[in-house]
Amino acid sequence: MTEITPRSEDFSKWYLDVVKRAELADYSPVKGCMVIRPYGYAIWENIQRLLDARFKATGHVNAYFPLFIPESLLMKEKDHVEGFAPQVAYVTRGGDEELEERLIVRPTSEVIIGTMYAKWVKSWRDLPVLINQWANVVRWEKVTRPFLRTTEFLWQEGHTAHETAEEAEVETLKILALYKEFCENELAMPVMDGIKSESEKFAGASRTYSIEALMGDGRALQAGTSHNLGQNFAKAFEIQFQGRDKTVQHAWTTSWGVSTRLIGGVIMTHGDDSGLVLPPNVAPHQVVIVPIPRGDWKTTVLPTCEKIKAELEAAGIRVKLDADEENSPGWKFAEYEMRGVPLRLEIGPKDIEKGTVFSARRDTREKAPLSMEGLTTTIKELLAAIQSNLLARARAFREEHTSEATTWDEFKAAMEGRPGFVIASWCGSADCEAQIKTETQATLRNIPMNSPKVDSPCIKCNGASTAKAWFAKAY
RNA sequence: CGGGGCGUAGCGUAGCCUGGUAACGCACCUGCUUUGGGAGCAGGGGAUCGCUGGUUCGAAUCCAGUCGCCCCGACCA
Repeated sequence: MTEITPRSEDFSKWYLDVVKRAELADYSPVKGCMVIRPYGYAIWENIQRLLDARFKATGHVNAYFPLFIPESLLMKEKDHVEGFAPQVAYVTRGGDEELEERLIVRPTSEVIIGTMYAKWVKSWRDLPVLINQWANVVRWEKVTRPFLRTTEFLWQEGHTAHETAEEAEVETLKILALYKEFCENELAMPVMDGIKSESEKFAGASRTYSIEALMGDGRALQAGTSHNLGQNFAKAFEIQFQGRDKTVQHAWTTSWGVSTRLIGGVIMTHGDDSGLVLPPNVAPHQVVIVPIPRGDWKTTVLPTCEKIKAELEAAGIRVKLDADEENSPGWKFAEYEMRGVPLRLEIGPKDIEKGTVFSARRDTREKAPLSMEGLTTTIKELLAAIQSNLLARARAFREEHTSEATTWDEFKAAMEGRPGFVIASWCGSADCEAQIKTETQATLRNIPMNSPKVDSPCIKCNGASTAKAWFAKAY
């Protein structure tokens, strides 16, 4: 009945089954474009709310820039064009008129935002500009998967402009740290923060930092990026200001984003053979109440259910009361487990007599009666316990699936199958990086922020190493 | 863009090899009995078999073309 392929049998199929059965998303008639269904969108709304509060708390404001961008703007930054042109969708007609200049549908907004910043920034007093936008973008992908890679996707993109290189770097790292904290505390998804190699950095950036998560099948997922764009875009778009020293200077800009891909990350970090397992902080319903319909339950049981629901909601807890008579309690148990609801409360005549409710945790599947006395407090504690247990579990999984290799043979052996992260010394050359990819399918995910001192030669060429990098097969 | 697979009721499939006018499970509708781990019985509605053309007395089935989707690779949040 569940129709969910076991994770161990075929992880990819399991993932697609969960997305579909839990009604997170569905395929649309447009190739590569998915419909985010209400249950999936509710997760996104929680992600938005929690992230947006963090952006505001760090001084950012929201704005909205247009979907369409004149093609000529894309052409202004050389590396940026090369990186994005192959994935761009074009608009050539409006109604029955052929357009004089083609428009691109934004794959990202650096160029349109850079153009506007050039108008707005005149003086050092105009800086910094700290703007974020919540938007959709389009990238013509050859291969798509729900949430992980779709032709159109939702994200936030922050774009900032600063007076100095130092300030831009501080901003870039501040956001990286913000993302990491968000992923770990809200999504219970541990991430490794670090810097990308030259070949993996954002098209047009001076430096790209990323957070990398490890999925349940041992593959890495880039969960967010923060780019220090240096003066590259400021020069291409003439974002100039007169400085404190009266000279005219180019601004220093950054951009950073996370997308609906995070939902895919949550699914693949916590899910199990029964379906989704959602961290309470982003779960659309943190608690589901299932009344047990016995005898005259509508007068004996239901009022208590409604009272508890009201009390929990008053305490800020998201509650679903499923008093639908069509489905049996057993059906509901299975259904809400499949949908990943963190905590289930069963309330029947026996519970009413005893002054208890029967609880079942999704993460550990532990079941226990809870006293109605102080129930709201108990449930708050339980949700917090589930949230931290999920993070601890995911951390333990990552540690079990992270190894260090000191020789090429060791590295290759470690990359067999679906291993997780492999830490190895690297000389910094793009050649070695490319060879590693060709021979093992593993890519350099990033070089962690607190990377230890290098004491061993490059895993590939045995030359002098510059850093210890984290490698993995990635999504 | 290479390799593979699939289009039959809302969903998942069988039937196709060996042509004879579409079947099963789930879902849905009605009624009754049920309900503490995906309820049971009875009755019922719903598909011109992706599309186009061809072969044939006759095509879901054979042939050709075409469109679309999924999976695995190379490229990417």
